[in-house]
Amino acid sequence: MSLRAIKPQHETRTRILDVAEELFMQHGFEGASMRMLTAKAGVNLAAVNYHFGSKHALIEAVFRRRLDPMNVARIAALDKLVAEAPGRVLAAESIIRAFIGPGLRMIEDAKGGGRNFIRLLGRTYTEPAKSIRALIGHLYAPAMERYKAAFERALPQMPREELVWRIYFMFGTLAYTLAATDTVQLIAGCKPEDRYDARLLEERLAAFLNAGLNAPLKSTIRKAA
Amino acid sequence: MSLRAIKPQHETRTRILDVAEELFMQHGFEGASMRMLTAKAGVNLAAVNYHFGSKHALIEAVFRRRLDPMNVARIAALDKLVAEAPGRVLAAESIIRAFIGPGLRMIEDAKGGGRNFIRLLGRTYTEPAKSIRALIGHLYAPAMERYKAAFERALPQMPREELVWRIYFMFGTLAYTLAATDTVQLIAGCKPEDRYDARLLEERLAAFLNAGLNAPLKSTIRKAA
DNA sequence: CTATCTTTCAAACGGTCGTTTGAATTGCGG
DNA sequence: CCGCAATTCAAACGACCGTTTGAAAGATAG
Repeated sequence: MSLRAIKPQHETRTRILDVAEELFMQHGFEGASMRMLTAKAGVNLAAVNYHFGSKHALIEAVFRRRLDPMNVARIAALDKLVAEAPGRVLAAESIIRAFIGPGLRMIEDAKGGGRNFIRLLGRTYTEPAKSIRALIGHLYAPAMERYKAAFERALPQMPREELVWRIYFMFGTLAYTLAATDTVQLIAGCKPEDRYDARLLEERLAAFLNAGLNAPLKSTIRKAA
Repeated sequence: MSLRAIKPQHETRTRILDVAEELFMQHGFEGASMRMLTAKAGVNLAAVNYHFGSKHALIEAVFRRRLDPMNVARIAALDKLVAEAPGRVLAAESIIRAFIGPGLRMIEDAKGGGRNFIRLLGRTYTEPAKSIRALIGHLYAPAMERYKAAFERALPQMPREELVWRIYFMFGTLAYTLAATDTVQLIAGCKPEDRYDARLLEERLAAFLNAGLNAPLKSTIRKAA
């Protein structure tokens, strides 16, 4: 009884969430209509409002479903680093890899909607609607705090303000890289499947970001900070 | 007669373009309706279709007005670098500064819509609508070609594929930095006006990007490329 | 002033949007 | 099998969308 009940429990909810993250990624939040969405999911038009309350609540649910576990994984990765080297100062590159790892691993999940979600997420950092940006910021905040503190401990000699900017730059590079679909082909003819080799992409990203984070401080920056 | 005629020539067109880039930035292309737009511009609802033909054509006009001169400036900056050091190999950092300069200078133009446009542009790299991304790609292509070739000449020892990725990363960092409005405040309490000190921002960006571009090549990357 | 072309205007067009409603259907404990 | 709750359904709601229309107003040249 309890075993059977688990299977199709909230099957409609799940189908809506899966289709929503795909269509939001493809057409944006306004561009993907509820009729489009419910038709593709094979559910009634009213199902979204019944199960989630409103379109906006559906958007929030789409993010929570993936983002909460992802940030838990990020914090766990950081905790593991600390546990492995108790009392030692962490290498900045290790922290970078701990942060980008969960996102990159999700991009390899093409069967489930992981890849869809990651691309959706990258797009949403620059979403015009304030309420959505605020939601993302709120969901990210706990992990962000931890990583910011970790970077400060790893690079004690760097002025705080400069460090904040460089974390910001790293964040942007990651978001953009994950979000982009075809912009890279503007620069060079790159086989699309290359973009999904997460291991290779992690190497490239870690090398680039680590060098940027540790860039030498020019006098103008040192003075301003 | 000819002198007088110049003043209000296409004044309606210009007012529409100015309001459009502000509202597109604030609400996105779908979120900013023609009624919103024409009301704020103080023109009749039909004016957009009369002067531009359609909403999509207006979007295209908004981009062409700023992007064409901006990319001309980028190519001119590169030409100037070559002219100043004939036959010499350019430093990668000079090329970076030549590229990001025109964009950063535009962000200081708060009175005119320059700042609005730059933020709109940053958002549009991850715009869901394909036709708009294609337009941007098309407008960028000539400058992109030139800079890609310049980087290849400046870093002959780097594998082409790795270089393409790093250019891509730089592009993302720039786009995201310009587009973001309040994400940086997620990381740290940063006075908003700091973001608009273009000179200081150029120093920070150039240092970060140059270090990332010249990051040491790991064996895994060298093998893959 | 008249004739001609450009620009502005109010009004309406057909369509799609997110949401609501109340009845029909389903699943399940008693 | 019945009764009750959860879910699904077709239909409709009012609001807003981008675009079109044909008349009014303005500018320009003869």
